[in-house]
This record gives sequence, structure tokens and C-alpha cells, in this order.
Amino acid sequence: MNDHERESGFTRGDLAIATGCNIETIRYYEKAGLLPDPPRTGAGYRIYSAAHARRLRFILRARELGFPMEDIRGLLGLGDGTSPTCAEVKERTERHLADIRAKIADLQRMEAVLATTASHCSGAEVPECPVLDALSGSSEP
Amino acid sequence: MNDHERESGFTRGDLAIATGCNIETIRYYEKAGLLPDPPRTGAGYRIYSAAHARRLRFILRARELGFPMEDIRGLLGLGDGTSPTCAEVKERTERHLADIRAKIADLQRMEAVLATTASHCSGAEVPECPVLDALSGSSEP
DNA sequence: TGTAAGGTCTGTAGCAACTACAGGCTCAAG
DNA sequence: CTTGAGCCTGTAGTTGCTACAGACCTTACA
Repeated sequence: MNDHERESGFTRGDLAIATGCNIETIRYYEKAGLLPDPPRTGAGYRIYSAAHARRLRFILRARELGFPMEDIRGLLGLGDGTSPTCAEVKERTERHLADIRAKIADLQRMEAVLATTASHCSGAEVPECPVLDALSGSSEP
Repeated sequence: MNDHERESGFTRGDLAIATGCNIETIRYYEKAGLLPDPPRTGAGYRIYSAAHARRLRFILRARELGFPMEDIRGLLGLGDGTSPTCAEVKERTERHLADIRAKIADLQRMEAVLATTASHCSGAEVPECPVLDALSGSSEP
């Protein structure tokens, strides 16, 4: 790679460091269509711009908030090629919010069961255990 | 399958219906070593007993509570062949509980961010959107 | 007895969302 | 000029299933 080829561009490693993203994940997002195919040097090395970095940071933030990739595609306007309206984004966000709340409720139900069951444990070095009994369904005949 | 062969046994389909488990999942648990290999008829059909049904119900309950399969293996004493002591079960349960609580905390953080962000949405048919702005990092320079 | 419908058998591929190699180039520094 | 680091590709593994395809077996009914 010479100076002309790489002027003002990131390599994949640079981009990974700049964004904190795993280097392989970048390639994965490209294949998944979230990140546009970057130009290449003569030797085939990817050259990323600041725009790519912005896009990747957007994706990473959305993923941190738990948006599935399909949703991110929508937020990026990759479905129909037009960027989504505020209404569309809001709808997607609220559906996602509902999913998250459902997951929280699920986990809280699990938590409640496990916390009560575990609290009955003697913690002794014996094979009898109230947790196993609960799982074995002795409570439901 | 004749009367002699199937006396007092479930087929895989029977077991699926009796436990509410997907029929393919039963085969999966067998391959994963959670469910013991059942005896077979001359034609190769699996024959399950009430003990298999109890074991499967145990597994399904543990999965509902979010225990990963590795943990279930431990709870079933499939690691070293001896059934675990109450202390071991308690430890595993509490580690799992901690995982669940961490997941809840994660999701609650997501929920908070999404709820506030979405509440700023006009819901209008315009391309400007505070959710997208937040994801684009305009808030973090 | 024949046959059609349903069950079961195996292996394999797919889902999400990555992550981690192997084997081969290429690039930069000493 | 060599050495080590970085990049390239494709592919396989992760977790916990689910869903086929194509072959075989069983059961019910005529």
C-alpha cells in the first residue's frame, strides 16, 4: 500500500481500534449489508473513511441498545433505500421497547423463582436439595 | 412395532405430547447428552419410560428458568457421574441468579434510554428523528 | 391383501450475531 | 532482505433449538 492509495483512509484494524469493534465483526457487518463495501487498494485492502466510522458507531450504539440487525437495517433506510421518517423510527423503537420489557418481565419471573428456591438451600454437603426438588416437580403432582 | 415391543413405553411423539416438548428437541437433548439414549424396537424406534418423561420435565423446567444446558448437565450429575450436593446446586443456582440479575440490569438500562429517546419523537412523517440523532452520537462529541 | 396416511428414522441446514481460526498475501521497519 | 505484523478469503464454531428431505415402518381401512 503506498501513500497515494491510503491517503486519509483507515484500514480495517484502524477502524476496529477507533470504534472499539471487533475486527472480524466489521467484515461481518459488511457481508450482512449494514456497512457499505469500502473501496480497496490495489492489493485488495479495505479503505475506510470517516463516514464508514460514523456508520459503524451508529450500528454499534443501536446494537448496545439491543436493536436486532433487521431493525438497524430499517433505521439506516436500507430496506427501501429511503431514510425512514420519524414516525417509522418511533414505531420500531416502541416495538423494540415492548420486546425489552417482555424480556425483563421474563427474567424477573425467573429471578423470583430462583431466589426463593435457592434461599431454602441449606448449602450443606448433602445430596438432598430443595432446588432439585423444585425442578423435579414434586411441587406439581 | 408389536405389542410385546412397545409394552408400557412411549414413542417419541407420545413423549412430546406428554411433556409439551417439541419432538425434535427430544432428539436434540439426547444428542446433547441430557436425555439418556432410550432402548429401541427392532425397527429402531425409541421407547421411552416414565423415568425419561420425568427427566425431560426436569430439563424443561430448568430451561424455563434460564439455566444453560451446561448447568443442567451439572444439576443432573452428568459431569462426574455423581449427583451434586446441595451446596453445589446452590452455588450454580446463585451464579445463574447473578447472570439473570445482570441481564435484567442491562435491559433496564436499554429500556431507560429507549423510553426517554422515543418520548422525544414527534411521530411525524418527517425524516428528522431524535432517536436517530441519539444513535448518530450527536450527543457525544 | 393392498394401500394410503401417518409416524418415525437419519442427517443436515438454518436462525441470531458474532468470533476465531487456517493458509496465503502484503506491507513496513531494521 | 528478512522478519513480524497486518490484512485477505473462506469456513467452522458458539447456544438452543427448529425444520426440513428422503427413507423406512406401522396402522387403519377396504
